[in-house]
Amino acid sequence: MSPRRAKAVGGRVGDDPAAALRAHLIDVTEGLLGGAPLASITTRDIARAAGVSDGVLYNYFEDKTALVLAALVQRYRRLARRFFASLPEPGSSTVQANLEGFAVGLLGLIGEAMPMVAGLLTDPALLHRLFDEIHRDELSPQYIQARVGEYLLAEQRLGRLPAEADVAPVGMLLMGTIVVMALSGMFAIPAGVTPAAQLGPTVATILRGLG
Amino acid sequence: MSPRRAKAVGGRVGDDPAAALRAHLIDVTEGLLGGAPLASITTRDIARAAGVSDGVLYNYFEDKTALVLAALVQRYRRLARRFFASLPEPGSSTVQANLEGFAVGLLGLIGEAMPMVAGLLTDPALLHRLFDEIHRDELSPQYIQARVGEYLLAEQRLGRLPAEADVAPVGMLLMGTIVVMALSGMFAIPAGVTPAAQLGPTVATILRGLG
Amino acid sequence: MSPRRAKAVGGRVGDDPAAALRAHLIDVTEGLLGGAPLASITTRDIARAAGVSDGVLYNYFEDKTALVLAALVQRYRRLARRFFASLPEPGSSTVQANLEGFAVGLLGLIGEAMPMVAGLLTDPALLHRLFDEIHRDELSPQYIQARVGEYLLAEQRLGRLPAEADVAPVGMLLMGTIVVMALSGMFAIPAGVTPAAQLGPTVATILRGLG
Amino acid sequence: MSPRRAKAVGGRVGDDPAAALRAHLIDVTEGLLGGAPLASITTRDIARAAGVSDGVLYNYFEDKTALVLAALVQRYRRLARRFFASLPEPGSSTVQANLEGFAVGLLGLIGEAMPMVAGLLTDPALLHRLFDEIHRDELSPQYIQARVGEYLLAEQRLGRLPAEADVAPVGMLLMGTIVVMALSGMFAIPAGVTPAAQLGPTVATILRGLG
DNA sequence: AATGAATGAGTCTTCATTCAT
DNA sequence: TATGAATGAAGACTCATTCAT
Repeated sequence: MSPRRAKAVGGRVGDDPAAALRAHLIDVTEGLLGGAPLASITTRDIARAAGVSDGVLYNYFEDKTALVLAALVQRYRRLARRFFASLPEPGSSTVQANLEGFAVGLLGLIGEAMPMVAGLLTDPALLHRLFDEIHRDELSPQYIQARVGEYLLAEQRLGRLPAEADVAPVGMLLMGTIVVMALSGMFAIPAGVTPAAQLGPTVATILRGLG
Repeated sequence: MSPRRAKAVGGRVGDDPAAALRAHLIDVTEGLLGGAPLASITTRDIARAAGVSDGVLYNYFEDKTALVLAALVQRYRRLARRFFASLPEPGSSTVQANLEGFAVGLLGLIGEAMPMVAGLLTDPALLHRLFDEIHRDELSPQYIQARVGEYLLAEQRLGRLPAEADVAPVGMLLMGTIVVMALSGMFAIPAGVTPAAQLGPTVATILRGLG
Repeated sequence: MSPRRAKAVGGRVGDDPAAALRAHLIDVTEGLLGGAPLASITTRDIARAAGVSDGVLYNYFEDKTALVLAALVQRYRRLARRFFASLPEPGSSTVQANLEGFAVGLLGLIGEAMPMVAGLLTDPALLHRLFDEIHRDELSPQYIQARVGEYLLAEQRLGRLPAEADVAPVGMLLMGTIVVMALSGMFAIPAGVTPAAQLGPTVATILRGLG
Repeated sequence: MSPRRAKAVGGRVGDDPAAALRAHLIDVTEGLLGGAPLASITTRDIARAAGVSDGVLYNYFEDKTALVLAALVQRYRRLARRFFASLPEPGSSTVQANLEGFAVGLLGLIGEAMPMVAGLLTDPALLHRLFDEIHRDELSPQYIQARVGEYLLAEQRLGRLPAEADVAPVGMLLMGTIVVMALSGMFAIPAGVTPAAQLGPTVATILRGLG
């Protein structure tokens, strides 16, 4: 009664096998995306890596683009969720340490999301669709920057930051610092100084800037 | 009878005609690179735009990659030179205004260099070669960051900045701010606030952070 | 428990359910054949339209070709039967009117059968099989042509046509006229004159030719 | 200075070699079109048959469709020209013989053009383009039918046909007869009588119909 | 017997690179 | 040395057919 199931998704009994293969394809694509630039990944590569025949892809996705998009979104969501799960609690530890923690988490997020997004610049249509998808939910980059602001306001309310401090630019300063570090990492720039080492003084400077 | 010279580079008598055609090809490629993503530019496009036959390219460059690389380097150098030419003089104006000027110049540089570099992430080998090339000379991003430091040290010497200020992180903070602005621009993110408008307060915060 | 019956043919209790599904598939295919060129109809289209799964087809037919063939034969038979049901009675009305009626009926038959057959020229093997099938019974085009002859002989016997008239070519003349009209219609040729309008004079000419 | 020439078109020195290969491709395609249904001819088949690599086609034609179209037009033109070259002179021989000659020529034209056109019904867009092309010039089917009328009027003027004869329907009658014969031939119908044998009586009937 | 997902050969098309002239 | 046509290896995608369930 039930049709054949793809060999590659033998396990996971009890689940919807169709959904399982769909998910498998996305997972595999996500994996490939981590290892090679999008443009160099062929539908065949994906099928091979998924242990599945060339055509299956089209049983689950409109297009190669649709599959890739799904994989990109999934990857971004995974990274963003990890980041949000590691955010500091206002009032805990010190503001400096928290911001550094913030920054470290962000570095993880950006450092991994950046290459993925950057490789997409080749394909503006896909890039646009990805952003539409990402901005739909609470994980967008804008939201991240906003969260830094929220955190600082909370600290302000707790009296750990001067009431008159202008909190607004910090999000961008922090984000910018991280992005630059991430880029440095990406381009394997033989930096004289490890990015992470610069983090402490930089955050300190920012904090001092707040008053 | 001397061998035929490509029609497209008739002029420039006295110069080495071979070098002239080589330069012409680079110029044309650089131009195309500004208008379309690298992946979508074919060798034929380049030849057409250069008013030259499909094959010449291979008389002057190992392959398409080598030509593109040359064009990218040239473009970067042009942008970087423009930036360095517009740097503020220590002691002139105010430090805040100078840093803002710095930032504006940097935004121009990054804003134009970024898409070019980003589109390259498709091709890690090429990217690597580009960086090798760029880092060889005095125009590298690292050097730019260093220049901010030099400028600030000069201002410190002139007494316009406190002697005990930690000048080191400013380069990265400034660079990061600019990069984030440039990225926002690239991704056409409908920012509530124009990047440029945020520049003043951000620089102010940084300066305050210096003490 | 008896094996499952395809959902799509739930009704028709008492009939052989297998035969019912077979017939259903043929009906559905016949319907699709009327709306789109054969080459653009996929087995999946057929299955979908029949409300049945992709694979059933192969339980009742050797392959796609066999199903399509069955559908084509059925369609032709339906058209031919309709045509034969509308034939004029010798002695009734006038010979001219009767031949025109003949022609109108034929135009209906050919006009609908032609596109179907023509689309088949893509697949000579199928075409051949179709003709084998059609010629097996009393509905073949030859037979149609013969019927015109029979009708005219009957009229001759009734004295409504001269005894010495050569009746033989009329079938072909009539058939040919109709076919040309049908083709003109198919190719949407912007004829100056409506085909139907030419029918009267043409038939008149033919009749005059009979003496 | 001149680029490589395709091996397949070695000869024809002095001609434009590019045009030669273009023509060669059309010729080859025309040939294939005669032997197999359009749908089953692949670009690779064409390339192989032309003794040329897979990609050349796209150096000379927008599309597979464009090449096929060119081949179809060429084939039709060739046939039509042959037909027009063999038309009878009014006043020569006898009217009956001339019409028979007309018919024989037409049979050649239709008999070869029909399969080609019919196979096109699969691809309405291509069919349309073909008709646009064909109707542009003096070789269209409409024109052919008109020529029969012209011929008969000329014979009327010469007094070899009664002045009161209604000449109009003859074009269609003749064309129709031929088309039916051609179709019979195409479908390899095991006719009891050879089509050609029926031609004489049929033409006689038509002529008698003229009075 | 029905299901419908998996299969994979085959299609058209692009484009960097070569090479006879 | 310039030319530009020829080359042919890929790539994305379709769809008739099979077959485990």
